[in-house]
Amino acid sequence: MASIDEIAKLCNVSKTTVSRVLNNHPYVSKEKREQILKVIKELDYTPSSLARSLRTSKTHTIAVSVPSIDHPFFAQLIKGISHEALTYSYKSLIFQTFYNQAVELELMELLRNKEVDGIILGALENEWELIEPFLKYGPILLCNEYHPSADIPIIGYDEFEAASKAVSYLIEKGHQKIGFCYDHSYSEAQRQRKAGYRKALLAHKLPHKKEWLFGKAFDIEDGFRIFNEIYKLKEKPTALFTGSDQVAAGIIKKAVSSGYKIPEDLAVIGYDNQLICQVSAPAITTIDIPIMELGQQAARILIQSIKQQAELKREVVRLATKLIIREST
Amino acid sequence: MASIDEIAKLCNVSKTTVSRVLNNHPYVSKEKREQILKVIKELDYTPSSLARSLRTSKTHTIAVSVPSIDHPFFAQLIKGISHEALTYSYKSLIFQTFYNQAVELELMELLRNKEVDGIILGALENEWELIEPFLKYGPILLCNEYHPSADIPIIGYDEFEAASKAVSYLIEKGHQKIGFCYDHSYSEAQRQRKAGYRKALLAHKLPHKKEWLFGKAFDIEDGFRIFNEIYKLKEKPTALFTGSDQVAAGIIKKAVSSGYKIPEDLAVIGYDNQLICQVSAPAITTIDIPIMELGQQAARILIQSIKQQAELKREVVRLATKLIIREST
DNA sequence: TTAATTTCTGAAATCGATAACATGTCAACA
DNA sequence: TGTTGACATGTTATCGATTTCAGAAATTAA
Repeated sequence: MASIDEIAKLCNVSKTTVSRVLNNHPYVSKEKREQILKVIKELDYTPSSLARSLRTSKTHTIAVSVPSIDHPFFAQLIKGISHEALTYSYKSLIFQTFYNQAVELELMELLRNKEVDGIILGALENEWELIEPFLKYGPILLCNEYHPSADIPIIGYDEFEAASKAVSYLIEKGHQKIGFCYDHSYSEAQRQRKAGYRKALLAHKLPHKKEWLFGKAFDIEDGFRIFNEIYKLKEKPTALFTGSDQVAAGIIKKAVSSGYKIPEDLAVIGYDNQLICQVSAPAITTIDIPIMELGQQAARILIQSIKQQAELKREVVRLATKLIIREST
Repeated sequence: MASIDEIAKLCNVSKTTVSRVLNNHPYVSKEKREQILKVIKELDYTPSSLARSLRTSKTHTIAVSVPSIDHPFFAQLIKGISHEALTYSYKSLIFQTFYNQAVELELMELLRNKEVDGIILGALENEWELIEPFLKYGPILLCNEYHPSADIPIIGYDEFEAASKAVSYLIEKGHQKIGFCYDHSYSEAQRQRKAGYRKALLAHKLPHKKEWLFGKAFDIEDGFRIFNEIYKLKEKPTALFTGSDQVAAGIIKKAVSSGYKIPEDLAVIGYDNQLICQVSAPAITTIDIPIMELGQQAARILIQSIKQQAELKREVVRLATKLIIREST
């Protein structure tokens, strides 16, 4: 590859002048500018961004961490981020932590080492106290994660409102015995969701029984298991807010093959509005989360702060969710 | 961030010596080595990989291009690649082309500019002739794509065998009227698949009718449409090889709600063994593709060639697929 | 004891760019 | 006519590492 020196030599100018042309600085005579541009084009020269980054300590790259790309939610989140970043001519480096704390810290090193200009955390593996010191090396923000005190932007959606909206809808439909599925992460998100569920029940003075709470609800298999648990209950819920499309799909599949009629015998609401909602028979009522927008907002805020060299402050953005009504309720 | 000079100064040695320690060179006295290591640890110093890359023109990064991450197949492929790369301490830069040729060429520029050490193309947007010139800047390989003459490794699976296996199974089950769905890309993959379908039919002297070929088969909606087309046919196929789980799911969904019994009235085989096969009711018989292995092999071959600075030669790897039998056949 | 190696160390060049600073024109203006 | 400022260009330092080369010290061989 040609370097800036070669271009300079060929044009009989100093590399400073070439650099000026490259960066659209004023004070370069028309003739030289044109000649230099011509030679650049002829040699198909492109400046080394490695050298540039080293000198300017700007990389035009943001890093995004997710547990694993292999999950439709995160895949879409990344799509939103990358797409938005691209419109600002920023590259995005995708980092899968595979739920590994050490990998997340490696990512932080990239920031310290100026290999990326900023970081979007799509998940938080380590304690915030371990992440926080890296803030002095560049902007970090949380997307789809929450922390009660971290002094950075937090882009998410209103889990509380989403959950209470879903449960209220079930109540409107006449249900009085409503169950709830949750995973076992002690995340703020889970707490909010549960609080929303509670609030809706309380508002209508409905009971919430311990037996109607189902833990470890992640995937389809969990759905199978949970249906079996329900099946054995003496007093069964007539409706379920599952907090996951996959769990909902599993429950429905098993219920149907056990002779249940959905939604007559059991109404089920998912979460995320993933593809499988449409495939499931009956199709699943769910909460639609504006995932792409989530990613786009996060990317936009981060990149803007990078460009303006403005420090990021705490700022909690909550995008609106939507209840998508289908056949399972 | 501390730099190598600071470490050198603190230890009263030249940075050359520090560099030697960093790179495990011999000929550094025990005392100095230990002292330097101690100071490095105290300052929590890590060398700038930007500077390193600039000097050595090695980045320890491979780039992966896919059309969009937002597709379970590619998401898994990337997972396989990234995971394998990680075991070699290589980073992977994921590049979504969004089906855009220019973006793919930008990726090639990264190789020319020595921002990455090699490239895995998970899709091919441009003509090979446009890509080929970049081979002189570093190794490139094709994964899940095929080109009849490109002189690089091609990691894929045997589409021909997979298709003929699927169709043969339908024949074994007694079907004589078997349809086929395809998308409209004129890719080698599609050709192979169709050829496999044909071969199985011919081997059993079964007819293949034009009316049983259904084009533009990508997603669930296409499945809906295709079922409608089938429904209108005078002579209907009794089985379908769809070439896509999503299409299969769409067809099944529509068929069931139209009163069809699956597989009695219509047997359906998907392709990819995605999650939705299990959610669909009935669950979908499909072809399982070792996606993770595909990615792992690709990463391994690429990284090894980078490490050994060996040029890559044409080499067509075809991993085995598996027929997963479920309820839809 | 001298010559030849091996071990250890550092100065300076290099990778490819940008930034700071210096200098030289040339026109406008008092 | 001398001063000022806009324009145009180049020299040198710098980012943070590795590499080349050269020389000194210690060890071994003759």
